[in-house]
Amino acid sequence: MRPFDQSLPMALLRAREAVMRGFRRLLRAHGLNEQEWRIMRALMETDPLEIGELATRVFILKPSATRTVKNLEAREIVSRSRPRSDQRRALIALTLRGRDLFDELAPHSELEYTRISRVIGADDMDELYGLLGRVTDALNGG
Amino acid sequence: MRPFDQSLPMALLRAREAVMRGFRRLLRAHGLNEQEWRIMRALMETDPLEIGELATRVFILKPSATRTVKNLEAREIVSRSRPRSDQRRALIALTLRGRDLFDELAPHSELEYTRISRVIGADDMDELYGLLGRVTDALNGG
DNA sequence: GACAGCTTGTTAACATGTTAAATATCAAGC
DNA sequence: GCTTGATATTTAACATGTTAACAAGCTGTC
Repeated sequence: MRPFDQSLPMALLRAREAVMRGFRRLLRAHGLNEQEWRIMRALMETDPLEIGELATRVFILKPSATRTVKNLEAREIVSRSRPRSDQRRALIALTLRGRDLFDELAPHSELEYTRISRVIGADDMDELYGLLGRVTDALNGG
Repeated sequence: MRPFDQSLPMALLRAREAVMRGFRRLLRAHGLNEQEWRIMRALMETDPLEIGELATRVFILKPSATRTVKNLEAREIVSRSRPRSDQRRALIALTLRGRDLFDELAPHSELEYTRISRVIGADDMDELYGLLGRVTDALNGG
């Protein structure tokens, strides 16, 4: 049987941890975890967003999204509203405070990204993106 | 700021989920989760193994390893012993039952692996392994 | 051989992931 | 307009990850 080091899931997990280490340190310094930052980024791109759609985009299950959004709400980083047209839905948006926090963190995040690109090398970085995209699409029946 | 689809941690996470989907279905059919299977594989390679060394190899933190090993022990898939020379240590080994379960699952796992290789293509598969290894090593200060 | 400090593993407390069931609203058909 | 079924979200219960503290055994030094 294939030895451990040649297990694709393990290789992906280790690579992700290696990449995340710097980011996590950065986020924690600003009182955020990984999921909260993903949600903030998604909302920065499109805002407001239904919580279900938000969960899909940030690749978190809906119950986790509910819980994480509740935490962000308590810290007044996001706000929630129910549209009149459909009272089942929950629309999430960044507050002003949330946007400020994003603006504060974003440059640090970009810097860390640049550092990673330098360490890995631009060619491998591009190659890796391409490969991951192709592999994911292929496996998801693309 | 970089859009979501170009976030390396997200790309790695999605790729891993895509790869794992088939495996998880397979493992669950045999009553195992991902971590339990990783532990069994590691023990199949080297057996017995101290629980700390085991945790390192399968990329699980020690408290989780303690818990997972306890579960495997309860199902008599692994056994535990304390060497006389150092009573702090806990040596974990597969039981006969554990080896049987492994032998039952391994061919299915290999088959799934073959399926994935076919879907992805051998070239991309090799390329991906190489890249992930290089990236991980580079980021971990290699 | 007693003490201090190190190592190994566990426990405890809390955070997050996951699954199933519950709640609330909407929409369609009668 | 009532009922049935579908949809969106939440809650609940449990599994796993994570951090810090704890317990027990070892090791070297005096």
